[in-house]
Amino acid sequence: MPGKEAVVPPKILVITGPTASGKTALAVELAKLRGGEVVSADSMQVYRGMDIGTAKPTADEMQGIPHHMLDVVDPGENFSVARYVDMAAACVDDILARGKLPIVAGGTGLYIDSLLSGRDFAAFDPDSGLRARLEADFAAEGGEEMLKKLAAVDPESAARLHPNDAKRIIRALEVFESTGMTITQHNLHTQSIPPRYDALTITLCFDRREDMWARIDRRVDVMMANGLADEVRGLLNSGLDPRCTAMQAIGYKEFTSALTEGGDLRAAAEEVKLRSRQYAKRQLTWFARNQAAKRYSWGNSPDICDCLRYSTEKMEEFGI
RNA sequence: GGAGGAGUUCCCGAGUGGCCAAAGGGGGCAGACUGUAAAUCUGUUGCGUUUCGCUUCGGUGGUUCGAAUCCACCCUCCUCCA
Repeated sequence: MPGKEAVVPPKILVITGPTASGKTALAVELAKLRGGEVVSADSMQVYRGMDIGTAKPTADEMQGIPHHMLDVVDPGENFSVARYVDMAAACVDDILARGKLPIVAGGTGLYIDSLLSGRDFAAFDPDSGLRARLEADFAAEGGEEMLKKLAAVDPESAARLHPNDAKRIIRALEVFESTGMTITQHNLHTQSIPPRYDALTITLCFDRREDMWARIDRRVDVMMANGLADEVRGLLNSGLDPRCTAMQAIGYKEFTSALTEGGDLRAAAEEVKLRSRQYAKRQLTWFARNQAAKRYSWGNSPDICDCLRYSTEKMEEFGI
């Protein structure tokens, strides 16, 4: 075809799935097989010092495969999708430049989609105080009123949002006030950006919901045995603000309450299991939207060899 | 043995003659999601031929035009007295 050639996005591999579905192990095995490096796509494993509760891969589990995007910020820091995409894209590009296969592995759907799409985020200055002001307004005036304000400048997004959806209403107003462009216009623009990567996505899941729950329960028990409570205690003792984003992570939130309000740890662990199951369901809802993803479902007797066979077959078809 | 109290839809829990298939919360199920995303938000949750019908509020009878709500007896649990 004559004229300007479209830039072909590089091919990469993505391994995703709900929490405790075996992403880490599969990613490492495939990396060993194909000479790959792992780029984590996990919103909580980025934090240093949060290891047990985030099920961050141990040196043992990594088996010598380089892992990126783990321990890249302190828990007290402000992290976001935008920062993730910047940093992770740099890792992926570097891996590609070295002629190896980038394997993006993780369960944070927004991070993965944003990384792959090359999505552009509206400018945002966290120190401007704008968000704090909008949050205060929201608290004072309520959702209906804020939604009216939004409707005046951006009727499309106002129509889409529910009055209780404080975070999105605030963000929409924030984008408009700080850039002069509505979030609807911004989204339209970002959708026109060609994808940054051409990904083969393998989504792990389970034939039966109960099997997934059982895996989650078992994992939480292991976290307990590995000293999750002590990890949380250490974080709190280091002076970390318990309200920071990192401490909203499942496991950390519940143990913070138990530790500071004198709840019992057994009950906290049960709470963690419950919250994890609910989180896993939300992940499944997100992943279900990706029609192109190849799904591998663990059956009655999970067999990593079978999963590897499936994965390598799909990779061959895809050309990586 | 005696005196009280309680049994409600998956769970907790309101309801004390009609407006009750039964508030509210939890859980489940489903969905959304573009700089906090392991966060946040929404819908739904007895059955069915679904602007209507059927079966539910420990059990069985009864009162009433009408009962989860009133009465009788029975069963179970709790507290107190013996």
